[in-house]
Amino acid sequence: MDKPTTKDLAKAAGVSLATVDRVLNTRAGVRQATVERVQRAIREINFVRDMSAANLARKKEYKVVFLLPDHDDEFIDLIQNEIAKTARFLAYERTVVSIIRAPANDPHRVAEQMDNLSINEIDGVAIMAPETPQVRDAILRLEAQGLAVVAFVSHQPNAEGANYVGINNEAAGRTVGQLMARFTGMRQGTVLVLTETMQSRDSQERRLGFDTIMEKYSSRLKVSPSMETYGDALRSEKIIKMALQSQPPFVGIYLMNHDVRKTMQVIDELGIAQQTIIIGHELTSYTRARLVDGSIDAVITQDVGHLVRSSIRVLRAKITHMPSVASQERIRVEIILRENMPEEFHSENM
Amino acid sequence: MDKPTTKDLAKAAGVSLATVDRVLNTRAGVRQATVERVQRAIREINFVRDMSAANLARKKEYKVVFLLPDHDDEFIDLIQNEIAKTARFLAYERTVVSIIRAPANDPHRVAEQMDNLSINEIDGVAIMAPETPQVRDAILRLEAQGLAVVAFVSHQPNAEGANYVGINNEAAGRTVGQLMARFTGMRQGTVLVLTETMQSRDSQERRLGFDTIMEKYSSRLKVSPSMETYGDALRSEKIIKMALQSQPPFVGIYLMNHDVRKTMQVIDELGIAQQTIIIGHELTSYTRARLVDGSIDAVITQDVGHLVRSSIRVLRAKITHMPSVASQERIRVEIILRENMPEEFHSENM
DNA sequence: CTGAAAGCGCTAACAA
DNA sequence: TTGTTAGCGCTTTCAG
Repeated sequence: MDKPTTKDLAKAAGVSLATVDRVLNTRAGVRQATVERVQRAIREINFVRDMSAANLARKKEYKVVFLLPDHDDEFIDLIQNEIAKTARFLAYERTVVSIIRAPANDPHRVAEQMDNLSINEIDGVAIMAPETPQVRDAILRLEAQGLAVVAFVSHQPNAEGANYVGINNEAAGRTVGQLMARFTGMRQGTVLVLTETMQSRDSQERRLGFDTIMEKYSSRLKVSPSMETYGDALRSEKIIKMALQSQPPFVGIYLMNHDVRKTMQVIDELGIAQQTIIIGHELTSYTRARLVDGSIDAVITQDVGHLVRSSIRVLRAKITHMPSVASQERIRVEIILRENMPEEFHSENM
Repeated sequence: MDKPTTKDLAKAAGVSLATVDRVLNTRAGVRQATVERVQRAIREINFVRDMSAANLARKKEYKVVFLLPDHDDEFIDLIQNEIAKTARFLAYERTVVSIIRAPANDPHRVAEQMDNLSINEIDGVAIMAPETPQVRDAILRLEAQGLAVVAFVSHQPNAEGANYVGINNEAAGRTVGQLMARFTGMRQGTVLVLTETMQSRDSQERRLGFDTIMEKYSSRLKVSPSMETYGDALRSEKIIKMALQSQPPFVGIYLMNHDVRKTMQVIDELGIAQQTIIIGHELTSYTRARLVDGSIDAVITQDVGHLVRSSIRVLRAKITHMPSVASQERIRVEIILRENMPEEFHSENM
């Protein structure tokens, strides 16, 4: 017997194709009794909808946009690349994606950009922006208009509708803590924690997780307060130099934000990479090189390709009210050492 | 302007839909000149085929099968679960998957099972079996019949057509080596390497990678030859006890194969888990529990869900002669500590 | 070697 | 509230 189609379903339920369609798409204008009749028939004949046929008939393109910070760093570049790479294959799935940028540290501008979206014909948005009341409200507005929203990389815990696609930052911090403890061997000393800003929730969560683990090793390792560099090289330098002079000297550095370049330059100049365990976030071509030359010991990362594809899948599922495979959409906290570093890909096909 | 369709293409090339179709599917019976005319038109109007429409019209289900070893261990269970989980969502994509089992260590039986496939109507096969001449030949026979084949978890380097979907075992070994060196701190001693059998190419590759790294630490760590347990608890016990008596005592154990249960029992009985760094492979509910209680220090794993979905995508791409995203199909060597262990999923939807 | 026409499973006017 | 009908982009007989 062949897989049942809408026709079979219509016959089984004793209604027309149009009614079947209405029920399948939970459209209004069908008597409750009829709805139930169709639903029973669905179960009875074990009907599963052919979504590709549906999409074909709809002749609809799903339009999703990524709203990214407008400053450029390695990580954002990576994301953009990955979106571009994915976009090509999305043609097969009736999905077009675009990118817009907004100054991440100006919540009003971000919200403004988000509000602009509504007037265009967009079906879903992936938003990467620090959690703020403005952004949260803008998300709510988008959702009110029926747009699908996911929180991309940056959690938006107060906008419940927006699924978070990104790593568990506390777990990431714990992982760094454990590696730091292990990699420093039996050495005594302090561990320096550097970040661009502690304003962001992500940083706070990472710090929390990190401390949870470091506490267990407190007899051996002392942890510095989080030092904020504000993305400024001079400031980083000052902080590190100061830390170098303190007693006991530090044995490890946790680079908590993903823009490690400037800090690493300072570390280079001081020539302390070799005797210090340095752990950072995100696998970029820069951190790759640092893993290879040994100046960074480990990197905690999330698979950017996965991040992008997952966001799109979740958005599409939300838009079409379809279920998605939760386990497939969970982003892992990945540990990258020089030894398990995946090769960088340049060609996209096989 | 709308995305061009076959109709537009037919018009642009000055041929009929049928001819366009023949060219698109590289079917015989079209004059070379006509073929070229169509292909030029494809470029000119920038035509991209809508595969879902094609599939719909074909009314074809892609049938793929996983050929798995017929012994049961945690890892195989995991794979089966993941296949079952994935299967449900594959209905949307006109793909049905099934599983057949064969005694992995009997190449003739495996080959026999593979030959049986041909007579059924199967489009693609994912094969998990040690590399042997029999299996290699059977793969070649399948391919000769036009079946798509991927080597699943076990590399088949001599059957070139069969894409390998699995981790780079040498990199996995190197990663274990690095972790072993780091986690043992500054301690001196020997590291025991235990495996079910060194017959398998995978074990050999892991060992190779492991040694590459351990060599750098040879002043501190000595590595035992690979001890083969043949999956036998008594044998494991004997080996470990013997190793315990030797001088210097061992500081670490590398469990190279994925069936760690029996060995861990012996280790438990001897009560040596705490002072020993133990690293194994694959994240199963068993190794999870061991990570949590601290008796295993790290696990190297490949994402089984990824493994399964990737195999299916690659098979489908091969069957339909479509490109696939290489970077998406690369399986990572994942390091799992207690801190970055993903939660186990029981519900499949969201 | 090429074309015309019917149909894949579903949706969306338009009628009733 | 329900049904009829003409497609969506592509494939596939069956004629020519």
